This record gives sequence, structure tokens and C-alpha cells, in this order.
Amino acid sequence: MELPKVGSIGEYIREQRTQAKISLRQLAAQAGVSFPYLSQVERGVRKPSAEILNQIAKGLRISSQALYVQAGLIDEREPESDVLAAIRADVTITGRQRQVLVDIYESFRKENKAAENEGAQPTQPAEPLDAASLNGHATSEGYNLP
Amino acid sequence: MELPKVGSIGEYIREQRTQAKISLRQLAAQAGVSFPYLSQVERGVRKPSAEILNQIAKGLRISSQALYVQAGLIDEREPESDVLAAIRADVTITGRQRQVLVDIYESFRKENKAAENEGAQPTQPAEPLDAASLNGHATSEGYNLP
DNA sequence: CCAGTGCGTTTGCAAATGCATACACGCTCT
DNA sequence: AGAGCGTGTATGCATTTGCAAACGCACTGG
Repeated sequence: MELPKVGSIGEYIREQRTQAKISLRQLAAQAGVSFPYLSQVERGVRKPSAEILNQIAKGLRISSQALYVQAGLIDEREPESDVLAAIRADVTITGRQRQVLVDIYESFRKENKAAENEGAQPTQPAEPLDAASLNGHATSEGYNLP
Repeated sequence: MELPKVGSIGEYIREQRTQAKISLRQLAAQAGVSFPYLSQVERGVRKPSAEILNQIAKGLRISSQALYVQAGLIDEREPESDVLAAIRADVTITGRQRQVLVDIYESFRKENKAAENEGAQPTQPAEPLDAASLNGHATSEGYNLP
């Protein structure tokens, strides 16, 4: 067994960045790293240290552990905590709210899977979500909910 | 700001090692790193990369995450809700999708809390997010909070 | 007494990280 | 035509990682 996803950490970061629709420099600024270095990291030229990885995770607003798992730095013995199970087990929300969350999550999964199978389609496949209507700019300013 | 815990990771490793009653060289061998380097790491002279950390964790038979937390590489905020933790740890959705889910969930929580205190009076009738526009079919009937 | 073995530490040194600077390309104005 | 601003990329260089080899110290036993 060779290591399948050794270099995938860079791809993953770039994927997350482009999905978030922020530029390399923006992410670098938010993460507190230099943009040329981030570029090299995304292409697998350089392998970032844990600190850099952590800061990138912060800049991307994703969990550090997700990055570590992708980088193969965590054995991921756990079945990547099931979101649906957690939602169903939550007693602080109503049944209807639960249903909304489940539906949205599943639709995300479905569209992501569809995007995968589409291969490299230059045009953005169906814009999966009107996230802009939720928070406007998720990137620069902090998001605010009423 | 965050410089104090630089050496604590080394202390932690050494603590774990002595507690396991194995020598520096033994641990180095099991972890697949050189013993001189491990010595430096334990005294805070060198700061190991994530890979080394992961291997040391393996050698110590402890969870990688414990080490990362000690090294300050994982923020380990309070347990939060299981739902949020699961969402943040999910690698199958994009950062923006993640943020949408988090926002929706938090808004649910907030409104529920407001409903508790106010009795049955909807404090803010304006829906914080039109999640229905995200997936269209998910909640055709809409979801007015009780 | 001092060879043999274990321990942890120090000492160079190749290789890598991470940054600042400069570069090439694309786009929009005036 | 350019100037200007945006993107991502190559290059030079200080700093650091991480290792192999050599070191000092304590304990054994032939």
C-alpha cells in the first residue's frame, strides 16, 4: 500500500479556498502566512508544518482536524463523526428544525457528489447554495446573524 | 501573545515517556525518529513538525490529538455542541457549506432560547436565513419556528 | 581496573521550511 | 497605446528541521 493522499493536502486546501471564493492572498492574509508560500503549499511543492496548517485552517474557517486528517497526520480511527447522527441526537432543536438541517446537509452532499462526477467542468456547476443571502460576505467581515 | 506553551509540548512528551517507563532511545526507535532529535524536542530546543508529532504519538501509544492540543495546534475550544463539532469535522462539504450549516444551527439555537424566555412571543419575526432557497425542495412548507 | 552497556546531551551538516522580493499574465479603465 | 490593479508563480536567502556521529556520565562484571 503506497500512500494515496500524501500530496492531496495541497489540493484539499486549494479546493476549500476556491470553494470559499477567496483569493490566495486573502487566505494567506487571514491565515497569517505569506502568499507565495501558500501557493507552494497548495501545489505540493512545500509541506507545511503543523502551525501553518493550523493557521490555514483558521483562515479557511474549517476545523484543524479536518486538515490534519487530510494530511494523514491523524489516523482517523474514528468514523469522521457523523453529522446526521449528531443532528438527530440533538435535543435542543425542534423536530422541524432538525428536518431542515438534515435536508440541507443531504442536499450539500448530493451536490458535492454530482460535482465530483462531473469531472473538471470549467463553468461552475450549479451554484449549490445562496450562501450570499445568508451572510453576504463570509470571507472578509465577520458574519452576523440577526 | 501565544508564546508560552512552546516548551510545554516537550514536557508533555517527556512526562508521557517517563510515565511509560521507556527510554528516550526506545521511544525514538518506536516512533521512527532519531534519539538526539527527540531529546531536543523534549527540552523544547527544537519544535517538531506535525509528522514527527504524529509518529511520537504512535510511539507513545497516545492519541495524536492529545499531542496536537498540547502543542497548541488544535484550539480545542469547549466541547461545544456535538452537532457543531460534527459539522466542523466533516470533510465532505465545502467551507461555505459548513458555514451555512453552522449559521443555521446557531440561529435555531438562538431563537429557541429567545422563545424560552419570551414564552411564545416570536421575538424577531424576520427569518434570519432563507434556507429554503438553498435546496428548494427541502422545506416546501417553510419552517416558522414554534 | 577498566571493557562493556545503558542512559541523555551536544555538535556539525544536508535538507527543508517560510518569507520578501520580483516576475508574468489577465482584466479594466482613461 | 499604456497605467493600474488583480491574480498566481518563480527566485534568492535567513532560519529551522532532523539526522548521524561523537561526547560525558552512571552502572555493571570479568
